[in-house]
Amino acid sequence: MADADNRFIARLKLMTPLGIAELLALERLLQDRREFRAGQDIVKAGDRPDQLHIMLSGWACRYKLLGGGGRQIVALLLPGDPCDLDGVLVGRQDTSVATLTSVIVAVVSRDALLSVGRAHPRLADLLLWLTTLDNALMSERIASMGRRSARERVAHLFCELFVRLSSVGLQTSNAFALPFTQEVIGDTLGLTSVHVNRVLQALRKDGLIDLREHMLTVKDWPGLKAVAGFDPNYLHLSGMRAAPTSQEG
Amino acid sequence: MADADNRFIARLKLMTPLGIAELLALERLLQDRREFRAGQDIVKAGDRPDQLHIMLSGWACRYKLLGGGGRQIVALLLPGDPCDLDGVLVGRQDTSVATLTSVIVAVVSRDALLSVGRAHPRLADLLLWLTTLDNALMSERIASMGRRSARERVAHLFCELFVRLSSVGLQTSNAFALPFTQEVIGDTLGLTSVHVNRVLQALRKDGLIDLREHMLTVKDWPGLKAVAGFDPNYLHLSGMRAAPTSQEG
DNA sequence: CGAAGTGTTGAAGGGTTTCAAGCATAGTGG
DNA sequence: CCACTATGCTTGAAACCCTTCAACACTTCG
Repeated sequence: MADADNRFIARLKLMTPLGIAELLALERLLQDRREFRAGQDIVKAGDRPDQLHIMLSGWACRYKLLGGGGRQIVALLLPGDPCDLDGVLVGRQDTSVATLTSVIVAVVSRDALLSVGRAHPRLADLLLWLTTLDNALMSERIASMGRRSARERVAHLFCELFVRLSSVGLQTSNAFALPFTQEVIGDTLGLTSVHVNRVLQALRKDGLIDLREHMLTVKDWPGLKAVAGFDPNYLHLSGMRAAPTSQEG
Repeated sequence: MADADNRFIARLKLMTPLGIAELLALERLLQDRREFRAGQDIVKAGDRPDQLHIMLSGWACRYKLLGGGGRQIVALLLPGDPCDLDGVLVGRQDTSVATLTSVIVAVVSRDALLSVGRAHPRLADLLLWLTTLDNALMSERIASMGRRSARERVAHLFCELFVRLSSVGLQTSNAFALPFTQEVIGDTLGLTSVHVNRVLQALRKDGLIDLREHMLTVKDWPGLKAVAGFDPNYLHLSGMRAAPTSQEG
């Protein structure tokens, strides 16, 4: 059970070099695992959580339910992402987390998390860093929803997912699986599933992507980036306080 | 001169009890101050900041500029709010910060910030907590922009500002100053200033608010909350959950 | 087989934007 | 004191993006 199969540890190592002691502490921390089927709630809004869940495989989303019955997805969660860090830190969960596929998570008690942070300051730094990264993703999402058209939003989401999947090593070719419905895309971007459908058709017709049976193929990466106005800087993939690396795709 | 005039320290004290040593360290940390006039940039996107700015008085906003020339305000900053915590922690600023009024900030070097965090774990916890709170605000903003109408968004923003101002002791009556233009409201909520204007008139006509010369009066608080679907839980004003590992005495 | 979920398409309607103009206020300089 | 300018608020009309409602095809699954 090295960290080869652990996207979370792999991701942290990308951010900052970790020593043996830190890696051992991490592996011990992540021992407990739990599996969920698709369409289940891992955490519910209003909970007072004392456990952190960390995605190891599968897809999930953090969401809010509004009074009118609408759902807004606040974040899409990939392997390596903490599900409910905010709720654990602040003591009260104000978003729910639902699985989109079958999912394996590591379950970490709040106390264990904090005491590991005390023992290994660099791991505590990473905790703060993960929260900050979440922040950056949400800032960009706000920018999308406020000032980008539906076409631009969808393109931007695909660009982001493509890069994020690549960054955790789940992406090699120009095609990847989007194992969820068009309604999920709509709930993520503040659109209806009907309009998402039309936008997807337009992007297909323009030769930018192909999306069939939950398989997304990026046929024209520069074109897609241009439509989206995508600049990957906000993903902060270059690591903690590292030099800027302009990735070209 | 102690922390009576310092909204940042006052706010932290609301969240968790602080000892004498911690308060002294905080005051020493916040000694350096700087003043900006209205309409200036405190930080610019792309900077590699080594200083944290903390709002002590006035209004500011964090924003992004999009390719098409549009501006999206990601957060409105009040006294007590850190301006650029994300950028300082992650090493690269991906939002700009602009003043909306004349502003006084405390300027804290990154190194001083981190070393104080090492010396006083509870202050480090508060840093993480502030980041998490920012996160919560942005989640709710995403929900607003994705699933609420313009009328609901404006009402929700006013509810949020009202409660936030109250929480830092800047709000006592049912009226408060909104020292910025309707375009700022639009850039915050993803609307045009023209439409914001029309929405404001409707809210006025319905007897919910009165807004004249940058002075907002809430005339029907229950009504405004109802329109907004406002639930203040996400602001986490009840304080920080006791952190077992950072209890001292 | 029937039911449920998802993708697709069409038509109509509405919320918001865009464009344009007019008005008020404050500041500036002659 | 009066143009003159700049900024922000207000209003109207037209256009547009997106939603809503509805229907149908297709697949999966009990």
